[in-house]
Amino acid sequence: MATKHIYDPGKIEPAWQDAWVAEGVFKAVEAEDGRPRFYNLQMFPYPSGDMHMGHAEAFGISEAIGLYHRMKGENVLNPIGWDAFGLPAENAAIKRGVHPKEWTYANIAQQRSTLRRYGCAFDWDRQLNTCDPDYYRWTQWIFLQLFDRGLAYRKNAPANWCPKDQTVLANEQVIAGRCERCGTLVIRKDLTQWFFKITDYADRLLDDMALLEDTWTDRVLNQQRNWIGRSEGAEVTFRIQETGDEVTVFTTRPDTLWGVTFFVFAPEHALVAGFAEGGGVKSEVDELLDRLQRSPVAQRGEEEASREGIPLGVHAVNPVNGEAVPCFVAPYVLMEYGTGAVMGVPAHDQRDFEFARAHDLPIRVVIQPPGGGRETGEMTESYDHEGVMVNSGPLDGTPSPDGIPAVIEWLAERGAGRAAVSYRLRDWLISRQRYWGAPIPIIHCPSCGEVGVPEEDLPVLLPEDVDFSPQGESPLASNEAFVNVSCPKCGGPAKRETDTMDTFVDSSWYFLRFTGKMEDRAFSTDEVAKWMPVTQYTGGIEHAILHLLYSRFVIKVLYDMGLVAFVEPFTRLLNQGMVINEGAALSKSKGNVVEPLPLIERWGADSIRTTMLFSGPAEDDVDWATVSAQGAHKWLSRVWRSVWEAVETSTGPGARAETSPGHDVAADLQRFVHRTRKLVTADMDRHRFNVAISKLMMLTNELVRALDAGAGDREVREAAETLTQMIAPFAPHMAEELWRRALGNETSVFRSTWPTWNESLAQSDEVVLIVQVDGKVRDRIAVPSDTGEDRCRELALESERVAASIDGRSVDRVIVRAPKLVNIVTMRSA
RNA sequence: GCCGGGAUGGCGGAACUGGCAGACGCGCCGGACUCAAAAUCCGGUGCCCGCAAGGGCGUGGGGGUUCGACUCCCCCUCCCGGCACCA
Repeated sequence: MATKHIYDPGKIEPAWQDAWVAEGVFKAVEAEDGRPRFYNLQMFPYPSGDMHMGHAEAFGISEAIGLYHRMKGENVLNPIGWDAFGLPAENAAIKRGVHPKEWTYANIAQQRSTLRRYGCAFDWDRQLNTCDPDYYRWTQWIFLQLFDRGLAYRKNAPANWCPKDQTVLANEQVIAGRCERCGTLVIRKDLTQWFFKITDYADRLLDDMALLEDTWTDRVLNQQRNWIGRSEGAEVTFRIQETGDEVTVFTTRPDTLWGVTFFVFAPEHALVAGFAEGGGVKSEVDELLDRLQRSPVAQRGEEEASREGIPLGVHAVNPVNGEAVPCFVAPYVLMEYGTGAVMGVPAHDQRDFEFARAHDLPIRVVIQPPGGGRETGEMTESYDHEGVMVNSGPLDGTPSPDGIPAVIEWLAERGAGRAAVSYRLRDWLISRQRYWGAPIPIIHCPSCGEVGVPEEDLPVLLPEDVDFSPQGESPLASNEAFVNVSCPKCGGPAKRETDTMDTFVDSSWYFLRFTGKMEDRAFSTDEVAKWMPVTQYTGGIEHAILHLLYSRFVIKVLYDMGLVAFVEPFTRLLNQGMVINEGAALSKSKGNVVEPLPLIERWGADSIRTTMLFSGPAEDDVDWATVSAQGAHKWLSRVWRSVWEAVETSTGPGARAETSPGHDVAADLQRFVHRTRKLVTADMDRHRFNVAISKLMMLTNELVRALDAGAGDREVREAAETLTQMIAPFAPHMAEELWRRALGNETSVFRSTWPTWNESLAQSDEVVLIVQVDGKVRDRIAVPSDTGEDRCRELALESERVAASIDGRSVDRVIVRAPKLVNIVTMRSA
């Protein structure tokens, strides 16, 4: 009996992992073979150590999707690679005294081995690694394509600077104004940096989200929308009375233009220095600028929150009414947004209101709230909403929403303004003063300027012999052999760019290269056309605005170049939840870290995968403290025993067991099997793996029950086969072992066809008729599933329980939804 | 403040297009096996009243639509996420 087959995942799992590779079971097929293609991608891991629980969750999900589609007869591309450049490698290298390269490759080897032990169905031949010259050569090529199109440029800009680590930090590395590594207050420092002009694509990034509306979550789309931060309004040009300079402001409320009573410049605005000098306030303004420069980013917010301001002694002339209003410089106006100058409308903007109060400036109401008048003297806050325009010359009486286009038209006719759009999104700062990244392929020539490295000279190899300890400038600058070159254009002496690229550049195109590795190109246009866009992308929500926005941008650039034929790289997106423990993120300091490898060794990869997927919806966090690997293991052991037992009891034409008259156990089992096939398939399509598993648990229970009742023969075997195939996306090793060893198939379960169902068998032949009285369930009657309306009504009214419940009241009406429900409405409730 | 998403037993979560709320599992309780434990197996388990049969209540709160609402509409509370002197 079954006891002779011991379920030992530690034995069967590694054996099948080897067999799958040897048999090439999970290799994608390049040639057309009639099967639809399915590009199943999981955000490639960063090799900062061994595989962690987050990977176990994310890969568990993408594996289930990929394996399911493979069994559905699709040609699945399921690749793996390594996002291998980046700061953690440098930090570890500095800390341990090993080279970043050595540390990175060791981690890759470890992570690969653990992922393999997890049984991942990768096409291992397509592995790529972003720190290989073979790869970053093409990252550099992508940079050059953007450079050639004016989309990569260099400018001086303020950056986050950690005074202790002597390095710039990406925005995402600044937590509450402090360096995420050492906790030092970050300051702003002006540096010349390379940027990608993502702002040119802001509208397309926004508009093309319409294509993703049904396949990406609202959460991610909302995050991207907020990040891009498009706002519509107008640009209005004011003239400085004393100097004749023209200054443009951006406003979303041109309808409030008649309410302007002052004008404010950001401290860094180009015109401020000159006005300050002329107005005799140079020292005050210099002091303010200096203070802001030196303020840590966290404290600058406080300076900005103040309502301090310095009058410049000049006046701005309002184009709509010719009024000259005083100009100020104040830290509450930011140089980074809009034009770095704003018109002050204290009656209708809270910040302007507070500034006017602090500097004793007039407040003029020009929008009347719907409720009626408002006396200036009583105002304790501004009115920032819609209303009717007043004190606004020709537009008096106009509802303010209509006033906006009217004012814009008025301004445009007089050349004093136009409709304009402003974005929160800034250009993507891609240069890093760090060692472990792809060198930016630019040569600085004294006579030719910035010259791209010719394509045939790529890659610009990252030299290995470099002192990469933090010293405030790019480590590559210290390597003279690297720096000094001759200009590719004029041949004169020139110097290489020493910054490296942000790792998000590496990951913005890797999915293209997975489709087919090319020696002489970044990617094969043919293979990309076959596989892209990615059918299903799985990854963490933390990349909602970083990686996912950058990739969308790069693809649009490649589309414009005619290299790809689609505008969105990822058709469907699934953001899996995090793995937490006792409500908190796994962290060493909290002491709640869980490691996957020991768990895999204890319970088996199949049990860990099943645990992850059964815990709840894929998008939700998994709290390891509330799930049970043992529970999953218990179920799988039950599957194991029941399938073996089914095989051993169904070899001959067994007797069909009858437990009670009219209940044929074998026939019931067959119906259950077909119903399960139908329901589980629907759950798989919806990615409701927890629900799919629960239904497979029920099938297991039915099978065990049928075996206990002595049902033999074909139905039992059919149930065992169905169970084996349908657990395959979650427990691939057990499925393979049972499919081949127990059920005796010669080829992989992953080459078998996902079970289909007979619709009439999937329907129950008997249903429970619910009988309600006034909406409350009073009886349940088993009826044949083809029972008609009249019969249902008849049965319901015959019920004794129903009669007791009606209790003599007269029946108002009877609602029948045959064969499932009858609701008897009595006069009382009507 | 603006935008997006949520709230169902002790816990994770089910419930198709408005039709049996709590599937499945965890935990817990009881039992079997065992010298004992682990493992395994069987039974019970929303809350309240009741020996029971049975009854009442119940999907964050309040209203509404409907024969019927976890599901649809309005208002509110709380939680999570994004953006935020963004002009």
